[in-house]
Amino acid sequence: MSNISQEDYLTAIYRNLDEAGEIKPNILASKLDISNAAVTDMLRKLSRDGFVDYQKYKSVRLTNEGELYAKNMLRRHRLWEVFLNQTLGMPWDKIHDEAEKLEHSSSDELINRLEKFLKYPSIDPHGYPIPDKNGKIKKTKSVKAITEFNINDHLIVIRVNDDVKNLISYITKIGITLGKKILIKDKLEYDSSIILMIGNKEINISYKIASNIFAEKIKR
Amino acid sequence: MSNISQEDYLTAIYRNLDEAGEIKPNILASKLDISNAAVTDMLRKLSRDGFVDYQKYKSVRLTNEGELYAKNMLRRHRLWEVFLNQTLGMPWDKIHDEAEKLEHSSSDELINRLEKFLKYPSIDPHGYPIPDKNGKIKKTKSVKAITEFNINDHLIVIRVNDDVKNLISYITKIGITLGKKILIKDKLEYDSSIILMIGNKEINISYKIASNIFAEKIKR
DNA sequence: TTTAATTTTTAAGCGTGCTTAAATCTATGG
DNA sequence: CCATAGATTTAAGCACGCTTAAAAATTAAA
Ligand SMILES: [Mn+2]
Ligand SMILES: [Mn+2]
Ligand SMILES: [Mn+2]
Ligand SMILES: [Mn+2]
Repeated sequence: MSNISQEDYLTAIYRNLDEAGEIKPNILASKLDISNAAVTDMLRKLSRDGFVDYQKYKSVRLTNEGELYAKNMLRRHRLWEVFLNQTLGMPWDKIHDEAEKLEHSSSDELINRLEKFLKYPSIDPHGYPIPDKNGKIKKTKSVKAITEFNINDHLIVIRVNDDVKNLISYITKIGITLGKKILIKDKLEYDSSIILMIGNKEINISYKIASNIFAEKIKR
Repeated sequence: MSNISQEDYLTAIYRNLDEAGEIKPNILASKLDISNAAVTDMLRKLSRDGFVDYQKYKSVRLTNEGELYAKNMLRRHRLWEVFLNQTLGMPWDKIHDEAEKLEHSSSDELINRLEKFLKYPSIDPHGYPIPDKNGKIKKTKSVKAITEFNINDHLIVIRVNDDVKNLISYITKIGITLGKKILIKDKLEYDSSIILMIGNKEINISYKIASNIFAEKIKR
């Protein structure tokens, strides 16, 4: 394919499929931050090229080929993130944007060599699993957004959505990283925000932010 | 700038300036393998953006800004080549095409970190010098194309042009690498080709190829 | 079920980077 | 110095990926 935009569309589609494995052009447009009209346009091209199943006014699904392509893009993206963070020491809130470009500029051979050099990591620096060269993704711990836990639950942060502008910079500032232990102190009714104990600090985060931080319950 | 084509134009211009520091649109078109018309078009844009000095029907020169930009692109390109070859073990005849893409997808910060990781290499795997972050290029040994030496000269290969399609694959096949010692056995009049001793083999290479292999004379 | 709101598509337009064909300029050599 | 070959530019056109505005289809609400 060799096309930056198309590749980003496929990844965005894959990452935002609903429970039925579909996505509305609508959603896609807002995730990609472009107009609905542009999405319609591109969907016709992606359909023509066999990457999506698409009919006017209907939701979109990926074909097998489209899904494989999307997973390969995630593989490239996440391996680059590991490299940038682990090998080059670039901070975890800067690597996503960088990988967003590199993912389109690397052959499979390069990626396979990179994977070997990195010793076959299974997750990226934000906690997302890295597909293998056949598109297979290791089963991961079942995590839930921290909005779904209860008051007084002790949690350990397992994953953070890397796809939301400035989110990672923000949560870094309030002291959250992967593996951090936090406590749900309170859940406010009127705006659905959540009060967390992080270290010895109480911090109020919005529902929106909380829904992009994924964790696991721990004993204490 | 953030533009693949424009970046490749600047690099191509820089690499092919004549003794007067200029280049004809003509030459540029053939180096980039596109039409003269396309070059005219782009020169207007590069001029508008302050990267080249250009007037209709005249040769082109780089502005200071254009030259700096071009050298930064070479820096990116060559550091990636070192990484690909040295760190990932990718063969030296495959790294150029790969770097040709990566060079457009990496921030200065990434490149600076990469340079540090690679321990500040001074030449790339084809023998070209790597500009530092200020665009400064270390003086290199004065090399000449092997067409310029004489019969019975013993040479050591210092640099190979990485910009000629398939050249490196070819010379690899006949046993030439950086540091290889070769002997000029004969120079044929009628087609200007050159007969080399490489190891214990006699090999005839065309003038065209010979003019892209650079070497230094050695005692024996 | 009829209307209103929302989503989606169509239409027209724009910048980029390329093409080929035609026009025009420049350099050269007789 | 003038004809002509070669280099360069102009013109028209195309695919891409986006935009805004308008039209059409779908969905939700009353
Ligand atoms: Mn990411
Ligand atoms: Mn991307
Ligand atoms: Mn190269
Ligand atoms: Mn390039």
